[in-house]
Amino acid sequence: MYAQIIVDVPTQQTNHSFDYLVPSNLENTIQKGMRVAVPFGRSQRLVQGFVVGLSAHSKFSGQLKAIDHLLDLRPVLNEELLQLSQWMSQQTFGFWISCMQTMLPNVMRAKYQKIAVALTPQIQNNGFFQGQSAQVIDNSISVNMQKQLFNWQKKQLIDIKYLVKDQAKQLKQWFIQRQDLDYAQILTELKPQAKKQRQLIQLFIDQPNLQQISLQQLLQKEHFTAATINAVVKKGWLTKVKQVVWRQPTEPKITPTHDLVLTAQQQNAYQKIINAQNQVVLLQGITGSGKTEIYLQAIKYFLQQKKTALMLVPEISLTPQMVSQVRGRFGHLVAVLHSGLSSGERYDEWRRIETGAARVVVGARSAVFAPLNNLGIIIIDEEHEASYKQEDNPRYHARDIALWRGKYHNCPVVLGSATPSLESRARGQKGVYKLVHLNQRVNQHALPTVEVVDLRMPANLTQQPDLSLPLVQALKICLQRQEQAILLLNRRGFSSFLLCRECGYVPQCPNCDISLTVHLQEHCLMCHYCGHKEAIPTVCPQCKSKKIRFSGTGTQKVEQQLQTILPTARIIRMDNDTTKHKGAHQQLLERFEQTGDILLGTQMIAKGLDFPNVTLVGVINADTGLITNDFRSSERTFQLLTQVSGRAGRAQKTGKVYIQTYNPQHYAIKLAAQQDYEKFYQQEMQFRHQAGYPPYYYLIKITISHHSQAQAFKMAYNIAKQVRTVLKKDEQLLGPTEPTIARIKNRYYYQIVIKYRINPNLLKVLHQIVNNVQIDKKRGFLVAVDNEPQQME
DNA sequence: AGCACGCCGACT
DNA sequence: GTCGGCGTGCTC
Repeated sequence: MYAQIIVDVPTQQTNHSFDYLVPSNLENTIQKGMRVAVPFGRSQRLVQGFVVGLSAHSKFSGQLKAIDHLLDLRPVLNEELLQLSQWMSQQTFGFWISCMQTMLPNVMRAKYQKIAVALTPQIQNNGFFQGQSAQVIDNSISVNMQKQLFNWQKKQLIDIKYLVKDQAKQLKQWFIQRQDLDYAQILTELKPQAKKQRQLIQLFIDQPNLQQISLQQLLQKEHFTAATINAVVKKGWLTKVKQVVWRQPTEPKITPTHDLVLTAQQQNAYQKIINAQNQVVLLQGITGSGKTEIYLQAIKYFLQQKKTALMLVPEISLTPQMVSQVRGRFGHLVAVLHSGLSSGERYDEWRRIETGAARVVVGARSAVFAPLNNLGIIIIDEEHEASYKQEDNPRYHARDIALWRGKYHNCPVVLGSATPSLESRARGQKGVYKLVHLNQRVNQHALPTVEVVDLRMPANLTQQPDLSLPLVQALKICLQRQEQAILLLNRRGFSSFLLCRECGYVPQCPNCDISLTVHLQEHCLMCHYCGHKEAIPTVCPQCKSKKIRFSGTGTQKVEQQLQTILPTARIIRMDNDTTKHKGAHQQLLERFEQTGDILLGTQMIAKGLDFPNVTLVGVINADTGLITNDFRSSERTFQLLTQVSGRAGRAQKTGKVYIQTYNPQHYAIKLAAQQDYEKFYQQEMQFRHQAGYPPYYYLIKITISHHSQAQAFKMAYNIAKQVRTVLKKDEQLLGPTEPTIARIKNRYYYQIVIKYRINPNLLKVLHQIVNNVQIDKKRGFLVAVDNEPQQME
């Protein structure tokens, strides 16, 4: 018997299966999808691998090696996920092994250990072994020692062993179990002075359904001592067993919640979803239209059909409130996968899903790989969110993965959003997806009124550079009424840097083509890309002027301005600085809800927050996102503004929104203010059509870099030439061009953008290019292919 | 990724 | 002559 194995060596040359002999004692246990340890390479080093096939023959003509041992008792990747991983590797131009590993909890990634075993007593007494028969060889060992070990190995004084360590550890705890005995009878047998033992037996009599109880609970909550318990166990009345327990990451304080009554519109959407069969449903619903309730009831429907459900939400929306809402409906059937879990917790949740204990999975991007069987429905909330695309390898889009899985399971996929991505909406228009609208708010409240404030008009200005008069007046009224406000500072493509007012000099990073940003807390200038730090100069290094000052806008600066103009306001600032600590995000929100007046923050406050007392929303700088040269910048701005506007007036009180901008005439801003998605969609589609962007064309971005600018350009030029040979008439290749930041960590970057329709030849050539990259890598080139890039800069 | 092989310069 | 530097190529 032979096995086809994908080994854990993520390179282009090893991106295919290798044949191995299956030892006869493993023939009955080995299965596709299991992890194994196999010898790989000239030395005896062991690496982790995945079994992707089993066969009676091997086409390999060389000397075959045998599998060393299995790492799993059962497959960790089922047939579906194996197929998906292969498709994903094609789709993302990533290594198959990397795709398989991103599907699994991190702990399943093998750790490798090299161990030196002393073969003679003399060696063992050497300083390195310190009397031990074996020592771990790791990176801390000096070069000289490495040479020494090499020599010893040659002289056969030591042996080098390779270990593949599985990090996946299950948490086990002791339990005390009931026996099939007559405990009332036992009680009479017990000596009267054995008071504690009596109590323990009584516990099992009082609770006839109690099969077992954890040792920990007996000791801590019931206040028994180990001696008592051991005595009873010794008599054989109870048994002590060690069992696997799931680490419960958030203790399941489940408060049951009940289905809400659906409005006619919600009911209609619900019916369309549960009858969708294998279709994709685009649920386009304004904020407050009750999408979540529809999701929950749809999930309930499919659970009743003995199926499972997967719901993806952006990481930022995965708040305790949202989780408890889902847990309230489905209790312990829910598994939650979010970034806050430790790797052990994540593994336990994964196991609960895999064993079928959890049948509803809620999670961010990577939860799309949850090993659910018999999927009944997949939901992607806020489907337009860019965070569904992973920005490093493998560069997958969770939406694409979900669509693939939906097809595999023949189940509906629901894409939900108030502002669908143009790609999805266009498919809805064409009937590829079933388009369902929700244009009424559940509570019938009016949408907030939106006012665009033109920052170019002198009449609108105040003493504070970032706060306009209309906004300040509205804030004052809001505070007077003891209502709350949310202020958004759009940080896309924006940062605070140092500027010399005399000569215009801006300090630059010596390694990257980018301005250094000011970090007030650390009191230094820093580069966001390479981490370079330097002191803040007091005189301009170029013209020696002392007029070198901050420029740009940061949350801290706006906070100061607010404090000056509204001295009594209690301001909660939320940005990367103040939310660094774990749980800080949640704490700040709670503080705002209880005692805050103004919540000032970056993008992170735009989503999902629902505070009934917020009646005012202000956008400090609506247009920073429009300055970038990304073709999606209008779409992103429109989505952000619409989203943040939705934060105002969620309850009884009507909301008001102020958008400060230098481009009041820009359609993304104008239409966001009018809350007119349809018009925006029409206009943006026109632009995409003219410029040849998605959804009219597919996009691929190739990034090439090298320490030498000339080399980088040459390689980019060659790749462009290769690609051009297979492009059809209406397809385009842009570049090679320098990206916005042409140099990062002293590497020069060039990028090529390809606009194509359906072109198998192109994909073939791209795979070829990727195949050759390995050779170029040795000469210092880095080439990355990004299918459907989300970031164009 | 690791590791061996191989082909060059600077040493016992 | 040999040790060891790194460039090149292979791994079932």
